[in-house]
Amino acid sequence: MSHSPAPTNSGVVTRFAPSPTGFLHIGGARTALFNWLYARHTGGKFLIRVEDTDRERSTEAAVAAIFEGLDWLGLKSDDEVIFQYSRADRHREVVQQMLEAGRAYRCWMTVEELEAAREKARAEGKAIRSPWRDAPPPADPSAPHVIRFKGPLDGETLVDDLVKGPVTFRNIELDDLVLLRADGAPTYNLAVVVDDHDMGVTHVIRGDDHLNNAARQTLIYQAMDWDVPAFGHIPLIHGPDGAKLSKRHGAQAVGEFADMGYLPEGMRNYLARLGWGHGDDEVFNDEQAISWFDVRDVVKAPARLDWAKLNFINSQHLRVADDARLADLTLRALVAQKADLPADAAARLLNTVPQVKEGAKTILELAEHCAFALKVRPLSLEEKTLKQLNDETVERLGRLRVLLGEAPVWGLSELENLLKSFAESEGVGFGKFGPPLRGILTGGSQAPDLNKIMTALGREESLGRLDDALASRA
RNA sequence: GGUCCCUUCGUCUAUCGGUUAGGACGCCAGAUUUUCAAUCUGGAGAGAGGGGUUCGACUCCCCUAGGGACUGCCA
Repeated sequence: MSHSPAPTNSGVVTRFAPSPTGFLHIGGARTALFNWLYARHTGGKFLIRVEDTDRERSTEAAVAAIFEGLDWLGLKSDDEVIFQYSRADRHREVVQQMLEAGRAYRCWMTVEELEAAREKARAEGKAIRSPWRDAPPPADPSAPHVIRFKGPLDGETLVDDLVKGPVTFRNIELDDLVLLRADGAPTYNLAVVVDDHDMGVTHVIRGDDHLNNAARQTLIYQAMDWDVPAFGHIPLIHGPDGAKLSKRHGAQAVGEFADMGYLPEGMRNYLARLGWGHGDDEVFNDEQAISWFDVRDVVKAPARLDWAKLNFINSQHLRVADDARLADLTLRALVAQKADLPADAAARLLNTVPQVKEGAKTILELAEHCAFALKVRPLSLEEKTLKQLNDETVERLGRLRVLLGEAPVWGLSELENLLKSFAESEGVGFGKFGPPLRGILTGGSQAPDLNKIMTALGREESLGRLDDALASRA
C-alpha cells in the first residue's frame, strides 16, 4: 500500500473498522453509516478496514456476515478493503522505529508479575508501569517478552473530540500499552494508528468506548511525528430498556432487520436519526442526509432503539418505494416463508402492492396485506360472509355484478364512482353490501378499500370471485 | 479503586442566557368508515437533585445521584 494516499476532493478520509468476531450489529452499522455520510458530505472517501489481528477470534464467517450487512445497507468502501492482519510486517517495522527512537521498550514481565502489578496499580489507583521501562535487559534478552510504548510521565494529552468536545487526560494516567505481543503479533492500539496513518484517514469516527484509547493513540501518533486525525466518538445504541443491545431485544444484527422486512433506506434514515438530527426533519432520503450530516452535530448521549419509530420511518419509505421492487421483495419474503403461491404470484403482487403499500410498515406486513390477492378460486368463504348472503343481498350483488361487467374502465376512481352510484341507486349505504362483497372478494383476509381490492385483482378475477359466490347461492 | 464520558416529554430530538421549552414516534379522544389500517383534528406529556454565576439559566461553573466506557500480550 502507498504511504501517500491519493487526495480526495476535500481531503477527508473516513473509515469503518470492524473486527470480525461476530455479525454486524446495528450499533456498528450506524458507526459505518456516520462515517459514510460524513465522507459523502465532505466529498471525501469512505474506507473499510477489517481488524483481524486477533487470530483466535476472527473468523471468515464473521467477515462474510459483516460485508453482507454492509452491502445490504449500501455502504461500500471507496477503495480496496484492507485486512489488518496482512499489514503485520508494516506494524512491526513501525515498532522497530519506535524502539530505535527510544519511544518503545522491551518488557520481560511474566504473566504472574503482570497480574501482581495490575492488582497493585489498581489498589493505588494508578496506571500500570513496567519495571523494564528503564532497566537494562535481563541476562537472557531472548526470553519471551513484549514491546511496550514508552509514554510520557508528565504533561497532558488533549483529545479534541468532534462529538464530546475537548477531553484532556493526564499522561501519568495512561499506561504503557503493549505494541507487539510476545509472539511478535501487533496489537490493536498500534495497528489502528499505523493503518489509519498509512490509509490517510483524517477523521476517526467510532464508538465512544474508544474515547480513552484515543488519548493513548494520540501519544503514538506524536511519538511517530505523524498528524493526529480528528476524532469523533459517537455514543453506543442501547436496547429499548436502556441496557446494552442483546438477543433478548429481538434483534441486533442488521441481517435480522432485513429479514423482518425493513428497507435499507428506511434503516439508514432511522439509524441516522438515532443520535443525530437536522431540525424537525424526520423522514428524509440519502441525498438530504448527505447534505445535512456533520459529525459535530451528533448527540453525546446514547440512544435507545425504538421499534415503533423504526416502523414509522420504514413505512414512509415503503410508500414511496418502487412498486416492482416492493413486489419482488414481497415475493422473496413469501418464498422464504415457504408460502403456498399461485403460478402467477409475481404478476398478482405487482398489481396488488400499489393498492396496499400505504398501510404497511414492513415487507412482511406488505406480504400479509397482499394475501387476499394470492388466493386461488374458488375461495372458501367465512361463516360470517355466508350468513350475510341472504336473498336480498344476493340479488343486490347480482345487480352490481351486471354493472361491473359493463364497466368501461376498470380503474381505481372509476370503480369508486361505480360503487357510490350503485349505493345511491339502490338507496342504501355501503353497509348493506360492502361487508359481504368484501368477504366474497377476499375470503376474509385483511384488505384495503373495495375499489382498491378490485383494482388489485383485476376485472377477470374480481368478477370470477363474485360469480363463484353468487353461483353457490343460486 | 482510578481515569474518562453521559443525563430535556415513555422514546428520538430542537433549544446554542431571555421561547407559553418546539417537532416526531408512540399514547388518549374525536372525525372518517365496507374489515384492518391509513388519513385528518385535538389532547396529555420533559429540563435527575442541590448549590452557585447572572437582571435573567435547560443553556455557564461546582457538588451529589444515576447510567456507561476504559483500566488485556481483545478490538
